[in-house]
Amino acid sequence: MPKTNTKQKLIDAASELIWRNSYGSVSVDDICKAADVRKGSFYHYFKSKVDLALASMENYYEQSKPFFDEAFSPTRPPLERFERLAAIILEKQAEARETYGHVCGCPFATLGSEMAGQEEIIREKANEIFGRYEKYYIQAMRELMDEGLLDQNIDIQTRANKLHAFGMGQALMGRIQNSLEPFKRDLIVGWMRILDVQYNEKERA
Amino acid sequence: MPKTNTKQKLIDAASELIWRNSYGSVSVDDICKAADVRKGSFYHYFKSKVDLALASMENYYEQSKPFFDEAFSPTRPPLERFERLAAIILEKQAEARETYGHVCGCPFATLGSEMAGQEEIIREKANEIFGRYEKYYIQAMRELMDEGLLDQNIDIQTRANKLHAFGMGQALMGRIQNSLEPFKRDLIVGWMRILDVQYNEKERA
DNA sequence: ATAGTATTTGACTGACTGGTCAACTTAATA
DNA sequence: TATTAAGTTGACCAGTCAGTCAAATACTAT
Repeated sequence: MPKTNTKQKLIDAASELIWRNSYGSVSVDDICKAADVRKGSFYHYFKSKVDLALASMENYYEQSKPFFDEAFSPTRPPLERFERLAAIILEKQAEARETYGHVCGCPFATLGSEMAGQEEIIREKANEIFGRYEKYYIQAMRELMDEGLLDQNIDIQTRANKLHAFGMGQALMGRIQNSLEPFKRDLIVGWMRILDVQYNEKERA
Repeated sequence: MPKTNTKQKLIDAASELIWRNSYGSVSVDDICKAADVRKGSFYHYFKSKVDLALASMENYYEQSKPFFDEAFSPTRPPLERFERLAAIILEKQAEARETYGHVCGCPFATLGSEMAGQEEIIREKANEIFGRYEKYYIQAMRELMDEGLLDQNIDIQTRANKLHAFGMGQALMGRIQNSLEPFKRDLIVGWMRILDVQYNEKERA
């Protein structure tokens, strides 16, 4: 039980600012100002700006986790889990657009891509978190196999990589097009095509 | 015919530095130093750092164009064009890793994603260039349809969006994983699955 | 109350930021 | 040779950068 919420205020402010803008364009002063915290306190809780960025990433993940857990609940048929996830992502992106004025995409992708060439530790963190998300896909695919809906001979990890890469690609396109379109029909339809399962919901695109 | 190559030296230096690192982490001074050009000359040719970034993007595109033209030559069967493009991309990424020490991904994706929230003009430029690349996919798909290899009822533009998003996703993963793996089998196999054509070359993944 | 610890503050550093500018050199033209 | 324009230079700006630190304050346990 923390005595104060200064640390969390800094993490929240940084998460927001970095997701909207970028790591490089947000200064420690900006973050402190947004969090209404003085510079000295920043360096009491974090040893560097990079250190705070790492904490922000973990914070993003923890905020997203309940939604993944709900979407991929064992009570839900595996294919529907992907549909549910796509719906949640669309909703979150729409919220961000409303709040921040533009579509923000995936924070791990944006930050990870920006910093990959300079801060190995951020690149690794993004990579590691991506691995956590892939576990959801893997579990769902296992169940699809058990139900005979998915070819038994495929390599599940490789297939999960593709599902994830496609999702990240759509998130990237959402940010760069400043549009929610990639999150609408494209995301779920693409996932189904990569999974290589029958998917006749509504139309084919 | 320009009298000097100062402008191009600046563009080349900026392209390299920004691709390896990021827009935010590269200063005008860094670029000038790398190009062996003084600051005043920089602002003789470019009205701002953003202006140079835009010129760099156009430069990236022009460098890539001959490779796309070759891969998507009408003399090549349409499906093979994708295979050829995947091979070229792998080769270029391997070169970059050798030269710069790490996998760099797609310059438009990295720069576009980083700056999307701050510099509308860079976001738009990335978006516009993406549109140019999609034309290659669209043309190839038209021919696939003519040859009866692709379902006639699909929306080609939507399908091209998905192909492109998947490619960008793999490029992003390459950068974040600092690995060439996403460019190897995953890229072409994923494209074929999204296209929804028969593709039995070697194994299924 | 007191001692000790955790937290907060804001002034400070020195390097660096993107950008400006007036003076200078070079090359082409008339 | 004189004129003009294009290109180049390096000093210079005001502001910002990430990070430091000693002192002040608040909290906790005795």
